[in-house]
Amino acid sequence: METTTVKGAMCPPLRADAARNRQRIVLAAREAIVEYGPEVALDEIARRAGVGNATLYRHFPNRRSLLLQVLIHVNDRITERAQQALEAEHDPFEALSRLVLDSAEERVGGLCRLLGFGIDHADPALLASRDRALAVTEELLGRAHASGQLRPDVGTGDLLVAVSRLTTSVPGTTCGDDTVLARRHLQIFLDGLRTPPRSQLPGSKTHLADLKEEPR
Amino acid sequence: METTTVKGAMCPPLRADAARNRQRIVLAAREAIVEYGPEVALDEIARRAGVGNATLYRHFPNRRSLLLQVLIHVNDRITERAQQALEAEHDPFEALSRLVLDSAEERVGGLCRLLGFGIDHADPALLASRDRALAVTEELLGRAHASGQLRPDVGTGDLLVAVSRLTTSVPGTTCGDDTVLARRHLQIFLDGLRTPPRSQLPGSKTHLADLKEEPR
Amino acid sequence: METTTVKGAMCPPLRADAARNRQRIVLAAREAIVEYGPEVALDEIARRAGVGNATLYRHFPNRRSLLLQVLIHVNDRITERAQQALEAEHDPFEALSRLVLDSAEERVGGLCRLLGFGIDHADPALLASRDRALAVTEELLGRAHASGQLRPDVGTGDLLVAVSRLTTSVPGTTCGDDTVLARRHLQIFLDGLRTPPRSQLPGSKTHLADLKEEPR
Amino acid sequence: METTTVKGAMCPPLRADAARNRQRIVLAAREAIVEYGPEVALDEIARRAGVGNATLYRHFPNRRSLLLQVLIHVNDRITERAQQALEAEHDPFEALSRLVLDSAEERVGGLCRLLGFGIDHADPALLASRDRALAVTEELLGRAHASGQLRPDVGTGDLLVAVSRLTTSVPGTTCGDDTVLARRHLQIFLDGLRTPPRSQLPGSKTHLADLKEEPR
DNA sequence: TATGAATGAGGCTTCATTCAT
DNA sequence: AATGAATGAAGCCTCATTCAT
Repeated sequence: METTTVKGAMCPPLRADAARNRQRIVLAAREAIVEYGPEVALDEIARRAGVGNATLYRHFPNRRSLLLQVLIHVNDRITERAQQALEAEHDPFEALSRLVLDSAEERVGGLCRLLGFGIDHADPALLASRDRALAVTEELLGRAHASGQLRPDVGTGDLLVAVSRLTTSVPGTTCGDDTVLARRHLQIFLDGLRTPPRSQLPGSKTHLADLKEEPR
Repeated sequence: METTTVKGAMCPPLRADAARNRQRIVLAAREAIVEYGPEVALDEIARRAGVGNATLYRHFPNRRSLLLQVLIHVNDRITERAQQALEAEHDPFEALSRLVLDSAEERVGGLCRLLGFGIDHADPALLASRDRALAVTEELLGRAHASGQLRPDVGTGDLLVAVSRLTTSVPGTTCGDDTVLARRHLQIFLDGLRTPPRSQLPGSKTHLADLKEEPR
Repeated sequence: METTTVKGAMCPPLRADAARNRQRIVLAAREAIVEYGPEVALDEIARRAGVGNATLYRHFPNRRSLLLQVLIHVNDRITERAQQALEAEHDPFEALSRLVLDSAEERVGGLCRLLGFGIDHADPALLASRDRALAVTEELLGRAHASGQLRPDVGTGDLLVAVSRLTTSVPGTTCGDDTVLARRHLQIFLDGLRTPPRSQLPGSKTHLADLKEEPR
Repeated sequence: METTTVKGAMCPPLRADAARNRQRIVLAAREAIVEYGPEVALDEIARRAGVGNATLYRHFPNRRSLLLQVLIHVNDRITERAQQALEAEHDPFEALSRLVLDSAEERVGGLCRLLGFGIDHADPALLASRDRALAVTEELLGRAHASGQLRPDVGTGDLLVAVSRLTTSVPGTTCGDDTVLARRHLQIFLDGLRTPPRSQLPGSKTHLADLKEEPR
């Protein structure tokens, strides 16, 4: 076990420089994935992080485990953003909007796409991170529902997956205009989320935990 | 005659069996891309199409040219869907909705993602196909605008890119629920497109031709 | 059996257009080999000959048999050149020189190199062609020996292999200067062949038939 | 220090085992080229060198760069031979003869043939190696000219290209007799190089630097 | 007969992962 | 712990050869 969770340091608390390396690798991975997609060469990630490739493997025994950490990292960033939104905005729908629009900055090329790379959905650290994100997201959604501004037939799954897809970066294109476009779409989507609902949705309210992966 | 008509008569009109193979390859490619993403092994596509790998290369000298044809194929399917929607639905916004929701069936994993693979944006056949799609899409949008049901600050680029992203499939997940989820998001998005606008959008009305690819 | 030998037409005497195709293929092959080396793609040869690839295979069931015919063709050209030299030049060493220098025009990239491609050395047509070349070459050598101008310790093998090597073309380089260079070398070599011998040669007089190929 | 010295210290001085592997690959390449020609499969070279194919690619990113190193290696061997000849033989023409005859051992299948494979003629390391070879070869030629034993109308280009061609191996044939034959031809060629010249040469004195490659 | 199309085997190259320093 | 090097498996693509029109 090698991670340091929110609840406390695990096993061998990791030397200072090792921890720094680990963090640099995760950040480099996130950037490289945004730029080249989730299939970017691991050597490239190592190069960007300024470490040898073997160092990357010491920290993450394979690609899956690295992607897992990137996913956790992004989850945590979203959690932060959501908390800030909760604190900063008094109006519940405004807070929700802020989270959604802020997500365009996180540009991870779609959380969803990472799911397709064999990431272990049952990983405890991922579940913990997801729970944290869910808790605050549900709080946001709950308040917005309660305020009567958010249509009642949408759940966290609806929100997060849609946001993820609408902010998918296209590898090989420069992001400049892309971010603007994403923000336009997110705003339109937010408008569709407001009450009164202008349509009836097919299916039913979706929660994030409902997503599951099939083995190939 | 050497021109490419809408139906696709090529230079030397292509032997019957060869044309059949070519079509099978494009269809297999579309499915494989939806399932595994645009980096799926070409050998895998050939296997699915039931042809030898070299046959694939005879028709498409490289991945780019195959992806290009897939893109054209999907464009054409969308054009068909849009034409059907125009003819079948009297109400302009209903017609637009139909096109958008139908797109969930096309599941190409996001047209946008294909753009990142070196596809030649200046290819005449692609431009022709895009123009056909644009023409009918603009007709749909124009009528919806004229009917006063569609917010005035959105263009074809907004619509098509968002639809493309919202219907992105996640490689490695089975599509069952995915399609339902996509339909929910598309419906919410449509609701956000209705008048009166519930917000002001950042940036400006986007048209498809505005999208461009940057060399790496 | 499909060849037409000097002794007379074999089996089905070959339709006129078929014979013409066959000839064009051999010539195209010779040129392509000079330009790209003996491993040039057979499709390229067919293209140059202006026939479909399958036509090439109808005449020559595999690469080896085509190379064999090229070899025979070149042998025959050399035989012709040698006969012309015999007839045109009264001085025996002059006749020999003429043959040798003329060989620079044949530029087959070294007959020798073709031997390395699995050509059947026992092929009757090749042997016949070689015998014809040998007969006239030996006649030339014999006269030169008899005239006292040619050192006595060289045989046809020495002559032909050396000439072949000195006229090897380098694929990918333009031949312009190359031919001049080859002529310089051939002339120097001829000078070394004159009496009186300026050295004693290692090994012994070599005849063409001594060359043999080892299976890989 | 980042310069390349005669002995070859590279940028980061290369780990001991890596340097050994690199050397083994070059040697295996030389042998394989002699045996099968310059188009021999790189996998075959790796197999002979006793390394994995990817190791070969780590050291030489493509065939061209490997061939370049082989060329440099052979150049350097020739330089060594020439220096030994200079030191060991007092008679200038004897020294020249020794170099020429020794070249039969190097059996690279003709340096010239390598030139046709896209090797970068402007590569600094190659130029340096060529300069070293030229320096000592010109010294040899110069002394022989000065001694009055070498015909005045030949230059280093004449000598080295002819030697290269006369020592071309035929892929697929075993070298035993081949070497003897090559020595016979080299000796005859040397005899043609002596004074007094027995003929006038076409063209003019050629220097190695005059050789150039044309793009296809 | 002549041809365009199809094919499998094989070469080139990359990359995730493991090994040795 | 960190690194550069090594490796085999797998993908891309070509080409000699065979097939179907």
